[in-house]
Amino acid sequence: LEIERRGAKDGRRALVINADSAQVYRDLQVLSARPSEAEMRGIEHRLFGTWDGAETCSAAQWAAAAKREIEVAHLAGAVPILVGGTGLYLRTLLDGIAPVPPIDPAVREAVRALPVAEAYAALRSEDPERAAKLSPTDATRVARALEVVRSTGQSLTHWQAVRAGGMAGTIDLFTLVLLPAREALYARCDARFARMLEHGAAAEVEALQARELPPASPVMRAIGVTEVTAMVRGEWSAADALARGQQATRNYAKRQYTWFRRQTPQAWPRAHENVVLETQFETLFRYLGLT
RNA sequence: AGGAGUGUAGCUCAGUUGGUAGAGCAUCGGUCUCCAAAACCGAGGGCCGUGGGUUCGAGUCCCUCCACUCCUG
Repeated sequence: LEIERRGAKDGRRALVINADSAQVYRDLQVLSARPSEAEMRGIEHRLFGTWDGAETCSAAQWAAAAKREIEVAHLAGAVPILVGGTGLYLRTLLDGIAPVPPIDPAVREAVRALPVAEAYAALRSEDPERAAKLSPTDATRVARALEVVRSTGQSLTHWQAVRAGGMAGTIDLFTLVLLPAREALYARCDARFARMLEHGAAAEVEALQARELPPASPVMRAIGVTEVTAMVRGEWSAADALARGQQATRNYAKRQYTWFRRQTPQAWPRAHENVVLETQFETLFRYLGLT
């Protein structure tokens, strides 16, 4: 809020770029807690609701789009502020990722149709080195390794020798990792999901279900889709849907917390208390000429 | 009041013919190279409602009491 008012005075503009893998989808307004027009307060927001739910936004796709937005912002003399909770997306943007060529859709479909056990068995014969590094039950990574070796003829390990596309070296980066007290974090998770149910989650999910998208697609896996769908269909009571949606939100927050605490560079400052936030941002924005 | 049943981990429950307790979920910790709001790994945690009895030994058998549930009145 302060950004807008004071930014105008100083002639520097800030804009917000989404770095959250669920908020990129148009279909998920309520369920991804995407900021409303009112909340944006006239500040430009990018990559929110940009992808259609029928599409799949990958980390590399997002990073490429974010990179463009950042470059455009810089040309306009604006300061981009990346906000969001998908660590892999941010890492890909900054450090790049293995330059694996696009996977043959037919190969991808075939691999993902396999039960984990079978996919792992196949991987053990087609890329034993990779298989040895993975848990036989890790469906996501086993499928990824298998589709890569089948589609490109090279092991994922081969491609991962290089990381391409990172822009960390080309920008001045100011970071802040939020690690709020657990109890307060969970209380916010609970309030967040309750708010979704009160603000149109049911209607949004019904519209989403009407599209009959593949159950495994990212939008269909968003937290709350399962819970609200069951509620709308009368399979779960509203109270059950609420409790389970809140639980799923808390579980996710825990994973996210661990990711940011452990996977980000130690040099990135951490904000452990909410109280510090305003001060941290204020200092940063002032430094950037935004306040 | 009478009858039946249940009381085991934070929650829901398993516990074989008596041999000092397990699972799922939760919690906590961790992994993370293109669907990551995904996928996966690990750990801690229980005077088995109470008191007594039988027994070498009781979550498991017997009795007392307490709590809760259902049925009958």
